[in-house]
Amino acid sequence: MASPPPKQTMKERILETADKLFYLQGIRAIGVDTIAAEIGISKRTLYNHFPSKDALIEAYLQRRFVQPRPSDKPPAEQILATFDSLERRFSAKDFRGCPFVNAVAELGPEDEDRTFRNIAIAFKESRRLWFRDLLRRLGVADAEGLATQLTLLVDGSIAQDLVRDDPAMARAAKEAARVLLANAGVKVGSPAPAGKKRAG
Amino acid sequence: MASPPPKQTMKERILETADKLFYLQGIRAIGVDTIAAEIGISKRTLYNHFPSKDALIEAYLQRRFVQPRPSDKPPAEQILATFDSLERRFSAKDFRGCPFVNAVAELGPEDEDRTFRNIAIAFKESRRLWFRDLLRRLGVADAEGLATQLTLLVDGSIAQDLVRDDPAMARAAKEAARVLLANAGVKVGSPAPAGKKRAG
DNA sequence: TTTTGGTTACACAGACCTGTGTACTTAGGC
DNA sequence: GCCTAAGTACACAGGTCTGTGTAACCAAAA
Repeated sequence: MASPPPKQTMKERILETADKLFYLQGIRAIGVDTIAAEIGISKRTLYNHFPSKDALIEAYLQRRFVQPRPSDKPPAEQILATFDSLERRFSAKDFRGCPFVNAVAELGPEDEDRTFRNIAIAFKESRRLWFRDLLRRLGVADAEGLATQLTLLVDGSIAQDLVRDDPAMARAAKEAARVLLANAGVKVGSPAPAGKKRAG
Repeated sequence: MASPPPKQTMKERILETADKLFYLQGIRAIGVDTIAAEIGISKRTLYNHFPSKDALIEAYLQRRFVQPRPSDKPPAEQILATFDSLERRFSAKDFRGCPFVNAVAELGPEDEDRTFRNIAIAFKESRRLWFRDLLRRLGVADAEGLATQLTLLVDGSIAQDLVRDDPAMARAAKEAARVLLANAGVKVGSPAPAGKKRAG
């Protein structure tokens, strides 16, 4: 009643399934047979839509490259909300780190033409620029530098959560971000609940 | 003249070579044949020293698990020197990220008994405790929390450098660490040279 | 000299991988 | 009814991987 019949194209079905399996299980760990079997199509069909596994991997990474939607909230709130969003994702049981970092870790040395790595770089840079522009709107002097530092907190908490599986890493990153923002002259509310840390 | 004859045991030779190849090329990308060939021994000999590739991987990770040596320098300097050391490692062309994070990214889903991941967790925690104890000596109130935040900066800069190959990530992390330390009441010198950033 | 322990050369099993070739089926548009 | 496009079933080539089995070799110790 709500949505029109999906009419999802075959290519999109393949990509969606490849995304799930590549991300959760690892790119090298998943063969094209597995992807085809999961959808219930023949391997031949998959290869009719993607000329090689590498092409599929590239499409997978491109698909993961989504820009944050513009928001009306004040910039400082947007920045801090990033870490709340991270904490939510960390708490989901299907979180397995940053797909771009994982891809570089898995495939880096044999990605000789840097196809995958360039996508990863573009993604990291786009997030840095997103931070930077928000910081500029806040009148921060060294918006470039602070933006870089914020991305370190984001990626640091992701790496730590990947290993430790502890969503509190996102909260720790948020606290640190608050300090860095305040130090740059941004007015920012204090940590929400008055309770101690180590709630979980 | 200086060193006595190495008499390096065969097991150690295997481990050393496995370390180099696993780290630089990736664990899944390197087969036991490749390791044996690199040393110039037969695959049989390798399997006489390690019952399986998994055992070799585990020994590789254990070997990477080294504690920082105790130092006489003041705690704050030790903490900041961590990032200088990182910057040096980033600048070496054979730096390929954190071996523990990479191992979890590569092998996480099939490491069902968590052998590899537990080593990674132990390593991350040991570094966090190292930070924490230094912070306690500095009289920092929330040494636990700040130590966690510092590990985020370390791992964040490692992940960013892995992707971007930009040693400046270590300097950015150091700047952020300085702000966090100052905010916790630690007296800390200002950034060394008076120049602007973006030196490279 | 004989024994012993580590090593070598080499084949092989069994599994998995990417990618292709081919002939068959099925559904829609004309 | 007929044609086309998409998908299917299935085999297979050629490569990789882990791990084992076996017989020969070699050096040092007894």
